[in-house]
Amino acid sequence: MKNPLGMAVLGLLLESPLHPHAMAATLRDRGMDRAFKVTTGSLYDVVRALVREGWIEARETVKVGARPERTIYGLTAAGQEEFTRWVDRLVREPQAEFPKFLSAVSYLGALGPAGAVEALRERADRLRASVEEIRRSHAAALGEVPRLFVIEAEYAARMTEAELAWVEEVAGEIEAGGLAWPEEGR
Amino acid sequence: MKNPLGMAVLGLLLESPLHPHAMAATLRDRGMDRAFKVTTGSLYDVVRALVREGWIEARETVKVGARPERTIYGLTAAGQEEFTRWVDRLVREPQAEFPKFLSAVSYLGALGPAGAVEALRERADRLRASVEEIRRSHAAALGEVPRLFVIEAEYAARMTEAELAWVEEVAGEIEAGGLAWPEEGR
DNA sequence: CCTCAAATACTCGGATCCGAGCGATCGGAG
DNA sequence: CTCCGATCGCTCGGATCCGAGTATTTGAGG
Repeated sequence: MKNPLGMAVLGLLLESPLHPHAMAATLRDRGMDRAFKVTTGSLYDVVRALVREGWIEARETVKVGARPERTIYGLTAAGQEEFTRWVDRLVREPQAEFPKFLSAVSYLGALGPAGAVEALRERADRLRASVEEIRRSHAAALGEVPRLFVIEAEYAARMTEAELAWVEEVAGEIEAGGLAWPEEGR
Repeated sequence: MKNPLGMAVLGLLLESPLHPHAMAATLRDRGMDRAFKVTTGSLYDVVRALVREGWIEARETVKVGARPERTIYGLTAAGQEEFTRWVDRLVREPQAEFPKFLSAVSYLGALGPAGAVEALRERADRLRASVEEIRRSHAAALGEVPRLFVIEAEYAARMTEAELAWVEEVAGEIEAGGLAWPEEGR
């Protein structure tokens, strides 16, 4: 069980038992799908895995009309503990991650000076838009819930801004000739 | 073909044809395994996928001693084009990514004020170490190759520093009571 | 009252990921 | 010359991921 979506599920069930579809719906409508990749397929796999580990359990299966049955899952005691341990571990220990942009930057040379500047500038535009979007929805959310519950937006905004600053700086440096372009692509 | 490792392979083959094991070795020894997740299993899958797409092709299979055959792959013309397009796209278009820390921060509340501060401080320590490590190896590399070829380390360092700053700031705010802890975990 | 888009709720199978092996061979210590 | 650990080079299969598809139901608009 590595998938953080599992953590999200535990977190939700802490409040009240739910069936998978409701989990997805809640997650999305709280905007948590910006922090967790929630796809239906994975969700059902994750739920099955959580059951296997004994962290959640089926509470009842209801049938409303002629729709497929809904199986409602609730947290076990072990699941509650696991949730806290999980959050704690992910906060404490930085994981080696491999953002795609990091990979791309490793081969920035391939674009040539002009191409690199152009691509970087376009990224910068998109990042700017993205920061604004984050700020906007964060501000909106602050009307509804305590700041602690939407603190991740502040983190996302900060990180995006940091990237934006770096991208603009490098684009500038290339244009100014401050970042030399060797002949041979490595 | 989504895996950035595919891009790394194309990038390597731009220099000279190689067999998979040599690709992994080269990648690791240039320290590119900090930007690409290189695991043997995936590598062979990725190579197969690149062949399927017609971006690389088997050039020859050599047998040295009684060891397993080595199949040497080289870039096709299509592969060269694809490489540039790939880098360009990843630079231009920010991808929605889901760093584990972002997920964890979404549930920071679960740790309680004291627990959160403690965990954040530990993360801060590790991040500091990580920045130093990046800087150190970047400085070392600068003796060997042009700056453009190790620019990704500058990006990594900046992003790690940004995270570090945020983590310390939030820990400080919690301690100072500037970030309220509602009763009920959401 | 009818239609059609949206929401409800999940399944399925192909694609991908990736660590644990496996069977060599090489290099150096004794 | 012989043993052993490191390196070479790859395969395999289980786990996971996830989008597309399925089948129903509700609700708003005409």
